[in-house]
Amino acid sequence: MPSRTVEDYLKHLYLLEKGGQTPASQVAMGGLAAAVGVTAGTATSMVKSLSDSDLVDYEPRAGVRLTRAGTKLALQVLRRHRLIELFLVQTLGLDWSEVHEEAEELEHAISDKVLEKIDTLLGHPDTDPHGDPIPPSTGSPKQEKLTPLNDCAPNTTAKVARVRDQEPEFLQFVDKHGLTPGAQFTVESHTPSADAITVRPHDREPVTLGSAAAGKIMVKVGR
Amino acid sequence: MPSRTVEDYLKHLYLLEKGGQTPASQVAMGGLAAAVGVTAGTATSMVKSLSDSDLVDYEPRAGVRLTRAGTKLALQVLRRHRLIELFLVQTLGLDWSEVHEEAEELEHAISDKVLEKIDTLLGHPDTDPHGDPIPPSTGSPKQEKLTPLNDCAPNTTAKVARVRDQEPEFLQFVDKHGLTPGAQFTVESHTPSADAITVRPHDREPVTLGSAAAGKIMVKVGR
DNA sequence: GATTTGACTTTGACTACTCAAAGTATACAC
DNA sequence: GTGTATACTTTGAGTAGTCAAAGTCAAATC
Ligand SMILES: [Mn+2]
Ligand SMILES: [Mn+2]
Ligand SMILES: [Mn+2]
Ligand SMILES: [Mn+2]
Repeated sequence: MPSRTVEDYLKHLYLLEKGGQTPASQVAMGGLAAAVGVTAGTATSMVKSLSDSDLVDYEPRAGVRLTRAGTKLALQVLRRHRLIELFLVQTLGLDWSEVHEEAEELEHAISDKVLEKIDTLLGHPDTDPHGDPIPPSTGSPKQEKLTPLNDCAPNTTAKVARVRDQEPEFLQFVDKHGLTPGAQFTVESHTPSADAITVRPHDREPVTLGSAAAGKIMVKVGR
Repeated sequence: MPSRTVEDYLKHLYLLEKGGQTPASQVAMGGLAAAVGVTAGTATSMVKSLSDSDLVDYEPRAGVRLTRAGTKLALQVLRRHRLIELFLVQTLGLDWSEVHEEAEELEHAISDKVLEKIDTLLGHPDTDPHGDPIPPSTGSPKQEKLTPLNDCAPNTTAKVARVRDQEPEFLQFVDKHGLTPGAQFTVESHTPSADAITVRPHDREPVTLGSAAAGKIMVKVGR
């Protein structure tokens, strides 16, 4: 049974591999250390031991990559994390801005049996409250092609699909302006030189976002 | 924040203090070590460090006792444990024989916020699936005076209040014969010399128990 | 009162994880 | 090409928790 620590390293490694939109061959130690919240030296020694367990491939000074076994474990942790998040929102009524932190602990404590009960209770959902895909119990999650809100032209009508940031303040802002996953909206204006995009959710007042914020909102263009 | 390990030591210490029906002044190291599942030497060194943190009073070779601060923490862990057990049975539909083990992990992972959501969802219950009292968020649980099934005379009518054993096999047996907390029954016969007691639950076939088993079932006499 | 026994404590060693600080390799600049 | 910055690795040390085995105390037995 992998420790809590190992599970977190693998999960963050997976997210970093996918995060860089390119095929993302190798992950740099620095990035991993920052993601897990340890010093670079700590990450180096942990990665060496993950490598000894064949959970990652490690080339000193080049980078780390999950093996097939490591990826499988990472996906199991991610599945637990995201199902728990949805459960906390749906069943216990927590706010979507606070469930990430809760799930960070619970993802290591829950058994397969409880997880499958939750999955059934929620009706086998395939995305979490932030629009992130919930990996199936075996295999990989399907990655939908999404557009950053950034790249939308004026008059486009689209639907929010995914919000790629766990900061409570950002999530609360998004919620307040009705841009949670599923929300439909129309782009009113887009001024790249002013770094601003204005959108009108179908049942709210228009809101203007800078590109840093707009880049975190992934949308699906269409009716 | 106390570690998972510290929480478990304190919780078991509390249960051992109350477990011995006498005022149970001091707990012996051996008993604590067995309860927590470590060697005696490990328990000794842990108890010394708990003593340094003023969570227990420790007299070498005499025994250990929780301080007020230690008792408070132990009760918080116990509250989490028992609310989680009830939640798992009530909301997720797990069997009462398997929730103890699950709660053993979850009791260390759940936040106060989630705990209070669960408490509210369940309607502020005061006993868990096994009939064990759920400590209130502050203060001590009220101890009801209960009789071991052992001590019931023939023709007594009583109600099961609490089942004091977490063994899945025993719990499944109890459930199968309809002796879960809340169940009414009548004592058909009691033969101390044969070490046996026969009871008839009001909606089941009679069942005969040895005194070891009957001693674990606590009842409330009367209709 | 001396001896045996069982419970307890101490010691030494190990695993897992962590950091600060010192050392090294690589890439980028000039 | 030499120099320097940056990222990375290594080293040394510390905390938390654990066990096996050796040592000690005290109560029970004789
Ligand atoms: Mn985590
Ligand atoms: Mn999420
Ligand atoms: Mn526990
Ligand atoms: Mn219980």
